[in-house]
Amino acid sequence: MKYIDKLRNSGLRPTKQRLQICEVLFNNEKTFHFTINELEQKIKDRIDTKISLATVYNTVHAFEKKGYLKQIPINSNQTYFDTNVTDHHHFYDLKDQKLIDLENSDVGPINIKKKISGKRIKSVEVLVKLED
Amino acid sequence: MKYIDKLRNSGLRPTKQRLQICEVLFNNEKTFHFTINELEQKIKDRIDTKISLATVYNTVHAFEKKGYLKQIPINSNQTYFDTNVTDHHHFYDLKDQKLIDLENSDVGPINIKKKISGKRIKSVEVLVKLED
DNA sequence: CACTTATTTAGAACCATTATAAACTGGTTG
DNA sequence: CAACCAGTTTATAATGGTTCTAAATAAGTG
Ligand SMILES: [Mn+2]
Ligand SMILES: [Mn+2]
Ligand SMILES: [Zn+2]
Ligand SMILES: [Zn+2]
Repeated sequence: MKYIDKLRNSGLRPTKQRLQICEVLFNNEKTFHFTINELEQKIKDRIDTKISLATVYNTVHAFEKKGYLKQIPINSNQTYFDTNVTDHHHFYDLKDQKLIDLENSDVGPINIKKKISGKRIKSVEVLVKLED
Repeated sequence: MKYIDKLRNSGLRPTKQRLQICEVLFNNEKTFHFTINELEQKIKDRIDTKISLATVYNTVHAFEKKGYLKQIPINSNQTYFDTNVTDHHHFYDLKDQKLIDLENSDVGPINIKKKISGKRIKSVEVLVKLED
């Protein structure tokens, strides 16, 4: 199976439920952004199964820890995740509450001049808020 | 009083409690970042009064709406606010969970090349995550 | 003062997320 | 095969930040 490596590498056994979550997360033409609730809905639609919320949270968090999913920093009551784990940025449409990818090439190179001693830069993320 | 304009302009009458919140928020040498809980603690320390949580939330949100405070987009279980309302960016120290200002001059100019038709850019915010 | 409207407050409600603990699974071993 | 076992799933409860509510209080007006 194609998802077994991802699961094993994340410290998870390839169970039926986890493989179904992988199916919804990774078997797509395009990457996408989601909240846990939206993912739960997608699972219900795509697979004809209900997977408990705890399992969804656990799996998503394990993938995030290993870098197979990214969390998107945004002010919302729900946490947003991204299946696009390349370095990239986001538009956030304030009215529709929708995220849109901004490729690195859509944003000029970002050069952080300030240094904090003893700390390394782990990531640089740009959020561009949009209004009408 | 020096805060009456800010309050009136935010649609709020200058009451004792609100003036005390202003004192803590705006009567400082430096700007700072805070969560609602941290602000509540600061109020208890600085003024010898307890102001109800509902009043703190209401006042902070009214100021944020008018641009006297900013929300900082970050993944945390609590909302972070900033008394620095100029255009600027942030380091986020993942270990200490502390925010550090990055002035616009500390970050090269950011040129967003992609356009979304019918939408205007409201803000561009950079979050730089730091690890040890 | 009498009257009206805004504000404050404690506590309840809300809800995303996390924790718990009992039932289940599938492999391993004697 | 049966007993065992560690990991997993699940329903449900607990947590905690935020928002709502409704009663008490304060402030503004004539
Ligand atoms: Mn999380
Ligand atoms: Mn808010
Ligand atoms: Zn994305
Ligand atoms: Zn700041």
